[in-house]
Amino acid sequence: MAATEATCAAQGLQLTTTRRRVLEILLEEHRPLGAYGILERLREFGHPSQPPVAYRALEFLTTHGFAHKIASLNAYVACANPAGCERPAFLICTNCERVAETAAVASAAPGVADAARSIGFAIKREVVEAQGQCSSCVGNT
Amino acid sequence: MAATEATCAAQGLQLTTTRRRVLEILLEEHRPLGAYGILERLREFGHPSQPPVAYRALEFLTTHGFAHKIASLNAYVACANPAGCERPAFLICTNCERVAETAAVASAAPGVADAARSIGFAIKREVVEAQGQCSSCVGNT
DNA sequence: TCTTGTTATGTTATTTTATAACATTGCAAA
DNA sequence: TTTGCAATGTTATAAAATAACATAACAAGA
Repeated sequence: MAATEATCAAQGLQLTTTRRRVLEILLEEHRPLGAYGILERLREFGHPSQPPVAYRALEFLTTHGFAHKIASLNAYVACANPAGCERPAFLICTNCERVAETAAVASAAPGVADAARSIGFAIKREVVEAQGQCSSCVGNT
Repeated sequence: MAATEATCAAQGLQLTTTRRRVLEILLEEHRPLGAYGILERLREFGHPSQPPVAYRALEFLTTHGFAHKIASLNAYVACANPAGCERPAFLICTNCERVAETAAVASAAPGVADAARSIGFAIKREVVEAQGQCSSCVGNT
């Protein structure tokens, strides 16, 4: 949160009440939250809670790297490293639904980078979402 | 298509009319198609076209690896290599929306595998979707 | 001061994606 | 031949996302 505030101050970004509240909600949860889950939480705090409210805040947060969308879950998580987030990748536990964020070292998985080069495809961004079981859940299911 | 038929025969899977038709539709398209786009095509051919019809066929096709879901697009493509598809990864052109399928060599992107090991996370499946520009579109946008 | 441009918000309605639930059919094995 | 199972047909609804338009808040320039 402090890192996010610092970045916003440094870059002249407006961390408004709703945006801050949504980020706080994501930080409090330890698992990805859907936009409508976020809306529910906003409602509890008396915030306006029509869908665009959440989606706008999420767009701001994800655009600037303070939060990420998990495409395979249609859900959102706070960034684990807002100060220096690059090439985020996710480890999604299919049992407890918790998500760990890590950083991919290379710009593309081996094989994928080669394939891209060979057909002249220019990679801009890569979605890497591993699904499996976290240490607490291995063997449970 | 032939490969899919062979696999179904070998494994006792029922490639029924609707399932076959949906796969044909995906094969004809050269880009990912949403479930409702598929439904529209089915309708043109006089097939029943309620949402569950498409979703059931897609579930069958994706479960057995004859088609894939592109999570970051909420859309579906036919598998490019139904005979021996492993660790599919996708190169998605954000300009023309075409998708190339390739195979990731390792089970995880470098860094991700290490991170998983270090926290005891057991990776089962990995979603790798690179976004960028294909050779025809590089420089166009 | 005004007024203009910009950014953020509030709100209604709608679109797009996906699934729940339940009745029915067709077929093969007991 | 009836029992079980897999697939289908259909209605309804849930869940996720966006379009569209009105309003507010505020800073920069005339």
